Order: sequence, then C-alpha cells, then structure tokens
Amino acid sequence: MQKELFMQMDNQIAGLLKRNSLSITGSRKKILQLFLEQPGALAHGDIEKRAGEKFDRVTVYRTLQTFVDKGIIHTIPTADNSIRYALCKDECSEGHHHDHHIHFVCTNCTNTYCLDDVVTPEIKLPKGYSAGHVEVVVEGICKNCK
Amino acid sequence: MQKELFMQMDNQIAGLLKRNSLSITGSRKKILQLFLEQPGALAHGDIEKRAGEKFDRVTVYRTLQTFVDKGIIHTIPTADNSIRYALCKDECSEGHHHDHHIHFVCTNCTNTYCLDDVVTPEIKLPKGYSAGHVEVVVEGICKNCK
DNA sequence: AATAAAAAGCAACAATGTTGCAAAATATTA
DNA sequence: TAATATTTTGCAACATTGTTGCTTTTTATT
Repeated sequence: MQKELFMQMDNQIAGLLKRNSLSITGSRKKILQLFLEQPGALAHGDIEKRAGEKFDRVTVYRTLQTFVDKGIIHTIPTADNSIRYALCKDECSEGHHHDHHIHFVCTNCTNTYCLDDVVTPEIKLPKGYSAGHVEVVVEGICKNCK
Repeated sequence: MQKELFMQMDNQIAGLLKRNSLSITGSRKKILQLFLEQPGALAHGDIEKRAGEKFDRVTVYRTLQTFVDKGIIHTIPTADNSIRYALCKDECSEGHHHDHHIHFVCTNCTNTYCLDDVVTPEIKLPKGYSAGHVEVVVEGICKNCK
C-alpha cells in the first residue's frame, strides 16, 4: 500500500518529466518530489539540504534552470538575495509563465507560498511606461503561524 | 560657478549624513552622490563600478547596510539575485520605511525606478493570512526607452 | 592640539554560482 | 535486447559575492 503510493507519485513525476520531453533521471525525480511534497517555495540551498541523497551542487543548479526553462517551476524574487522556486500550475508552458498569482512570505516561519487564488492587481502606471509582468510579494503571518 | 554647484551638492550630502548622525566620510559622500545624480536604483556592483575612486568592497557593503539601517536607502527585491538599492523619500525614518510606492524594472535598459506616485494596492488575502509589507515590482518598458 | 570614537582597508575566509570536460546514465535504433 | 547516439552527471577548477576580525587611518569630541 505504502509502496503503491510511492509508485503513484513516481509515475506522476515521470509523467511530468515526459510531458516536458525531459529524460527521467534520479536528481530530477528527487527534486520534483521535494517540490510536490511540501506547500512552499524552495531556495537552492533548501534543496541541497533536503535531498537526502547528495547531488552535486552543479546538478541542482542545472536542474532548477531546466525546470524554469520548461515552465515547471517559476522564480520568486526576494529581498535577501536568495531566489526561491515554486511549482507552476498546469497553465504554464515552455517559455511562457502564467504566474498571475501573488506570493506570500511569512515573517515567522520564513516559508514562501504561492497564493494561487489571489491574482495580481492592475497597476496604473504613469504616462510613458508600459507594463509587462507584475510581481507582488506580501510579507506577513501565514495561516499556520497565526 | 561649477565649483559652487559641487559645493552645494556637497552640503546637501553632508546635511543628509548629519541629520542621520553619521560621520561624514569620503565613501559615504561618494556613494550618496551616486544615488543623487541618477534616477534609478543601484546594485552593489554598480556602485563599485561607478565610484571612480576605488573603495574597498567591504566598505561598500558596510556603507549600504548603514544607509539601509538609517532609512536613507531601501532595498528592491529582484529575480536575479542582485538586490538593488534606491534613495528613500524624506518620510522614511530609522528602522521604519514608508516605501509604499511600486518599483519598475525596464526590460530594455535594465534600470530600476521607484515610481513614487504609484502606491501599492490593497491585497485581499485568504482567511488566516495577515499582511504586513507589500512589495510590487512591475516589469516593462520605461519612459526613456519607449 | 590631544584624545576618544568611528570608519576604512586589509587579509583571510565562506558561500554561491559558472564552465569545460570525462564518465555515467538514459534514450533511441536496429 | 544489444549497440549506438544523446543527454546528464559529477568533478575540478575557477569566478563572483558576501562576511568577519583586526589594525590603521580618519573623523568627531574635549
């Protein structure tokens, strides 16, 4: 039973990789699993720490880059020089992220969450500026820490 | 005449430092001048490059940190692991930034601007989340590049 | 001008990110 | 399924970025 669940997860992950025409490798599976089994965003460092088996740092960098390129994960800007990554919803496709949700950073537990139900507001810009992507990061206390 | 203008600038800078009870030193004056004489935000690297006279890297790090602590400059999060800094308006005070404006990153010239007249919108969060600071970064084409 | 306080510079180090290349793993083809 | 082509990994070496302790220099205070 337990084993079956793992198998299922494994299939889910393999499928995701295949759909993005990526070969199925140990590190890619492990890193995707980390994203799937926890709600928040992960920084490069988190991944190295949590990935029980040790992968080369270079592999982690390259894997994250590949996932971003494929639209599997997206980056979240921070004010502390440590980019965080989070899974994209299915609407994302290669080279075209539809991450119109906002991001929430809990000042207590320091976790970063995608609030998929909260869409970024329209921003009215001064004359002469034209808007592309809008990124909103809210700091505060999350549901769990309240 | 030219010299007088420099003097004036110099006084302005010295005054700003004094008001924040910071001693007046060469590197602080030079770095402040860089911020004053250009509209956008600066990353640590920009400052090292533009500060004709060479300051020790450590001095630049410590100066920026001091300015942030005093509320003279504030940080702008980015998605490329290079924090940018911009001058605060006068309303900022030590340990208490009132930077409720949004930030604009031009994808063409890569400059970052504070749009002081555009205030951050209210964000309605899901139940359980409480909002503190809201950071909005808009990517697009700026006035000058249009 | 003498002294006290603060900042700068230096050296050494730690952490983070990048590149080229050989070995290993994965995918493809027959 | 075995042989081959392709891709990915791990390693080594390096570059960049950020940090800390300490001495010298500069600035402020008396």
